[in-house]
Amino acid sequence: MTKEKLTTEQEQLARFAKALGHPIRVAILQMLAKQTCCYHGDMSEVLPIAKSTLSQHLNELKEAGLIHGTFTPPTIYYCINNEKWALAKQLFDNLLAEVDLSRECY
Amino acid sequence: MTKEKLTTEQEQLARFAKALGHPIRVAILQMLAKQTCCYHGDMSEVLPIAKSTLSQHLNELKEAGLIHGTFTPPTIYYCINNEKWALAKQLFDNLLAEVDLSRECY
DNA sequence: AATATTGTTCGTAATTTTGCGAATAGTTTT
DNA sequence: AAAACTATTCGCAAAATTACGAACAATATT
Repeated sequence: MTKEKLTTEQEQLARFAKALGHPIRVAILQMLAKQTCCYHGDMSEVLPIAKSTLSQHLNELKEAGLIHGTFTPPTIYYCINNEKWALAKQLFDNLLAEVDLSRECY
Repeated sequence: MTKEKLTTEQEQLARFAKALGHPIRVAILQMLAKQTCCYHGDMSEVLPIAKSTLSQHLNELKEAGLIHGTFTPPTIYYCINNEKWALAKQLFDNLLAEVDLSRECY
């Protein structure tokens, strides 16, 4: 009965995963990854949600650290946070590679 | 103003990410990945949550398709679903590799 | 100074998530 | 048949998520 505390890595990975856990946010990140449509307005025109809802999703991604916005009047230029993105990549890779897909299963 | 519909891939990736979006579920998957503690009871002893809550988290992972349970009386043997895991790996890899980390950002 | 543009915040509502203990269901053992 | 064991489901509550339109702030243009 050794109740183990969760590790910081597990918390961090879950935090990133949670941020990716909505199709709209996946779409946002894909647009930013392609470096197209980096302005709120551009995304607002493409994504099937209200502007205010988009702001909320962008904020989620900001809070998770995956993106940041730069104010270039009159618009805000959103960009992926390379440092955090690299960390996310590493954590996801670690987890996903941990499974030997050739093993037997019951 | 071309409101695009989200793709099935985006929905699927978000579904997987959402399932990974809780530290307890990350811990569960890591245990299953290592193929240790594959029984509910074993996990229950290690993880700092109630048994009933653990069942809920296992169910989330099952609903997302990432794991499945086999009844081997009197316990249930949980295992990662290799097929879905491979799909998740592919989708995450695709997204995470899409960013050129050496590019400039504003 | 008034107007237009951009994006966030506010107010509200419906739904989902997370958590626990108690009760339940299904097996096996006594 | 009764008792023991394992794991899920139920009932409940608190908190978080998702969504929208209206109102607001900040800046640029007329």
